[in-house]
Amino acid sequence: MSITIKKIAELSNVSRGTVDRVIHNRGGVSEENRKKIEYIIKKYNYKSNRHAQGLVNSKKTFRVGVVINNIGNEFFDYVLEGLMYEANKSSNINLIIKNFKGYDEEKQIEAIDSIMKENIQALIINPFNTKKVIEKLSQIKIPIVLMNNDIDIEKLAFVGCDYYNSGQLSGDIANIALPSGGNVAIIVGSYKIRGHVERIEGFKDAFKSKGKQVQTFENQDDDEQSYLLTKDIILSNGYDLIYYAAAGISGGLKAIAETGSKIKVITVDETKAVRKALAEGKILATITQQPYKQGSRSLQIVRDYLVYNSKPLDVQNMTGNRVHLKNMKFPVEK
Amino acid sequence: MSITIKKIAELSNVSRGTVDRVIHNRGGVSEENRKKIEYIIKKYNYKSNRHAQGLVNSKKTFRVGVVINNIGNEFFDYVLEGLMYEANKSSNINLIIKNFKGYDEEKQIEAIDSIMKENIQALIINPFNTKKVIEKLSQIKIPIVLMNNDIDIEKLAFVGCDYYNSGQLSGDIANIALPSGGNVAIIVGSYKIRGHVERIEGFKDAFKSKGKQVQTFENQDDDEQSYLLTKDIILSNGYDLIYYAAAGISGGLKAIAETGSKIKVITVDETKAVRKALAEGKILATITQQPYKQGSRSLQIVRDYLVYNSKPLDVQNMTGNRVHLKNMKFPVEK
DNA sequence: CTGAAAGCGCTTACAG
DNA sequence: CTGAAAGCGCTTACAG
Repeated sequence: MSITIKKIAELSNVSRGTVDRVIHNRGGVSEENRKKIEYIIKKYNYKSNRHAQGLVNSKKTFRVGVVINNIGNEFFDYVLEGLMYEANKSSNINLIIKNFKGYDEEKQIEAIDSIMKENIQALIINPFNTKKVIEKLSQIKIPIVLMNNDIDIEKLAFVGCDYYNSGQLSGDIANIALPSGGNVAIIVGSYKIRGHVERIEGFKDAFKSKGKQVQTFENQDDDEQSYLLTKDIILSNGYDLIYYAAAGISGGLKAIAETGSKIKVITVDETKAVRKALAEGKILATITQQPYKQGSRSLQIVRDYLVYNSKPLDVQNMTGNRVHLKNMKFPVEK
Repeated sequence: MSITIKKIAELSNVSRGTVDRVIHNRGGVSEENRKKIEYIIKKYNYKSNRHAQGLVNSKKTFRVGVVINNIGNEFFDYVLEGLMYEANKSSNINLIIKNFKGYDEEKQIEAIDSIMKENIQALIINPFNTKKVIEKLSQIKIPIVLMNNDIDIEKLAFVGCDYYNSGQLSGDIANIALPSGGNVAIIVGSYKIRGHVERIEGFKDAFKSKGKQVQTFENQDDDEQSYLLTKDIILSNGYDLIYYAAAGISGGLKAIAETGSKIKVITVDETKAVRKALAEGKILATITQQPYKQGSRSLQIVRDYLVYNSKPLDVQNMTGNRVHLKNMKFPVEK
């Protein structure tokens, strides 16, 4: 049981209001009193009572902005679902959502501008890693939580996965599937995207090709390009396994189905198409990154900050990489 | 924002105390008032405010009993660790722990008898599935949470994994490792233990032997027996893979190391020995069941009941089965 | 069987 | 710059 504000007030011969002012840096406290109170707080290791704060704040209303490009993107639909599920637990948290389709930086800038007019107290965003977005977000004074993609700005937290480790796990599966090594094709969206490159590195570090080749390709996250690329790879007849380390998986699966190839496949994430292919035995395994939890955890962090006045222990909040196999049971973790 | 007790009191023309009596079935309320109040509660879908209850209860102290056979059993050490971690979050929850070694039912009965004298308000236990234990636990009036092993008694909750699915996932890995099928030896502790049999069934249902054999063996959860059994299996030269579906894994690994066999291995759970063998490439994969979370979740359920007066949505609380590979990152989920 | 009052640990106006 | 009082939604004695 920690010390209380009342007790601190008594020990420092001031009122509870003054203690409250010091604790929350509200200003308007004499230098002398501030020092005295801060001393007591430290000495007795004061921790505010979560229940008391929650009770007081239960009549307030908090507006939280969300900028997310989930339209036409199943992965981010799950992220948003987790976010909304968690928000619904608190009747006093209102979500203001600006969503759009694709990776056009102008659209994201527009969404940010528009949401900042909504009088929100915190922003949750899946940010694009461009100069303009970084500049824009750096201007913002309210706390920001970055989801899925980390960029170099000041933030309350980042919530996302370890891409390198995701790649390693794919390499582990490849080792089980190809004990004598093999030729592997890795397909990512673009070498410009950090997460994609990290997955390639992780795979290469973990996989033992035993003298054979690991080749990498780009499909621009596009199903059509992925389809054509996969056909080439299969027709070349030189590969034992394809690792799809980003989007464009259904395009690739289509090519495999059409050619009737029995090539081994490892993927990332878990869209409906992936789940179906996994169930049919067309994919060995897929490495997922808890999308649902990326959303729910982000909102938890914002709530802890707004309602309970507490920051996450670490700015980096990693979601786990999960190996999903044919018989993996759901539902997903929230 | 739900309706409050104050509001219910106004609407039913009684005091808040009387509403409280009805909500908590404390008795001593006239039939008429009870009905009126219950009607209002239902009509406005009253939900108690967690913060208010927590605040009131923050001065109370709760004693929670734990009976666990973690001595000399690394798996249950993790379970207990999760339990204690979660308990430490609440300064008003005290854990009374009775732990012992092994699976002797007399020792468990003794631990239960002794802990029931400790004036505890809830019991968390990993129960043995024997007649005597069932009888003993059936007498107990305080809420009980069963961890890891479910038995047929009235309980607040069961927290544990889906053993059948764990077996299925092992079968999935075996399919990746043995694409042309193979002869598999499954070693469990005893066919009398439900979880062991369920893992066998799950494996058999998922694995495609393609005409080859799946044989099962018992090692009585004993490393020495496991060692001898494994030697026999290896020397018989007829097997492609061993699936250790229970304890006795280090004994088995020792036999494999001594014979220098390259046989493929799948295990369950993650003791230090397993982690080491996984890192060295001697085990393909191990299927874990979130032991840490089995402990923390059990305590959460007890706390929700004692402090917040709320029961889990479902008596069955399943922890997830995780596929851990060579490069799986830690720490474990709490 | 019932109600009025005090209190849990905070924050929020308000008055000075 | 400071304090006294009220209130958040509950539960707990206590009095009748």
